[in-house]
Amino acid sequence: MKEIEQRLSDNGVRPTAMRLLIYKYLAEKETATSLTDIEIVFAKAERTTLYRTLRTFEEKKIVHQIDDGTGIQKYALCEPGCDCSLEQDLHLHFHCNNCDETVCLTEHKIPHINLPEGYVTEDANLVLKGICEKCSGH
Amino acid sequence: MKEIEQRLSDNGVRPTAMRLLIYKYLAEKETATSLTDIEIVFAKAERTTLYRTLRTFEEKKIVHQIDDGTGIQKYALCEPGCDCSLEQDLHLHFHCNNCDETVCLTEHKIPHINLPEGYVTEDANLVLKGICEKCSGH
DNA sequence: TGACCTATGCAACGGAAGTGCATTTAGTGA
DNA sequence: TCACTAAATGCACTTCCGTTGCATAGGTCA
Repeated sequence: MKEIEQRLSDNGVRPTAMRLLIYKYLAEKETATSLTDIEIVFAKAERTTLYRTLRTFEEKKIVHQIDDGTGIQKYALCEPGCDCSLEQDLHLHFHCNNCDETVCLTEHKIPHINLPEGYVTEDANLVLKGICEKCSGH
Repeated sequence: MKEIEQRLSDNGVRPTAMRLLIYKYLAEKETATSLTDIEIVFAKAERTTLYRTLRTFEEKKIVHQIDDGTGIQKYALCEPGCDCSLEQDLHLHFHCNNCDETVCLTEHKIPHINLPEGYVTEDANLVLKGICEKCSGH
């Protein structure tokens, strides 16, 4: 818990009890997390608090937001030292059509694409959809 | 208008007046279209009708749905002969952060990615975000 | 013409994101 | 230690968009 406290402080986020718990939950989870997921786990807490916690984490680069095409915003912890706003740190995400979970594939960066003149790329999102390793049985 | 009628019939969609108008609108528009966009243009028509028309078009492969990360579903006409459910026909989309429009870059297919064993890819979505050619002034 | 199926219109629901404001909590300095 | 201040939390709403159920209109074919 001490390390988490440190991590939050380092990123300019006051380490409150709630925030530590949410961080811990995200750290233990292997898949991307929606607000609703967290809401269910921390049923006692206020929706808004959880919502704002995630937003704060995102602003302070502790988590990155994931758009996996389900229409529901998901979040996952950033790797230490990763700056998800930089093109070279953009990795792809995999959404399983079977278990409905989304995972970060941080090893797989989004390939650079050459666009016609005039287009300036600032950000990119690549989501692959299919069956994940757990569901395919490998 | 005759060609549109033919196009709809060929795809198993009854060419009603409403549908012809919507198709025409989509054909003349260069950017991806949301339900709300259409709703504004066809103010006299019912939201639900427009909604269901788009869904029908999508089912019958007349349009493809686009998830550009704005959280709002967009649609664009499929190229004739294109089957957007096939991996080789998947193209990328570009969303302009300035004018907020999304365009299909049908020339640019999504590169194939080799995933770890166990992952089975069925679908993919790649969205680049930045400034489009119109907004960048080139 | 009459039966039938499909398209359209109307009304309402539900999930998720987001906001305004009051209240509590936790740091800061005298 | 106490008071002050700012940030975090809790509560009540709102809005936006997608979606569905059911009644009605309209087109098609026997």
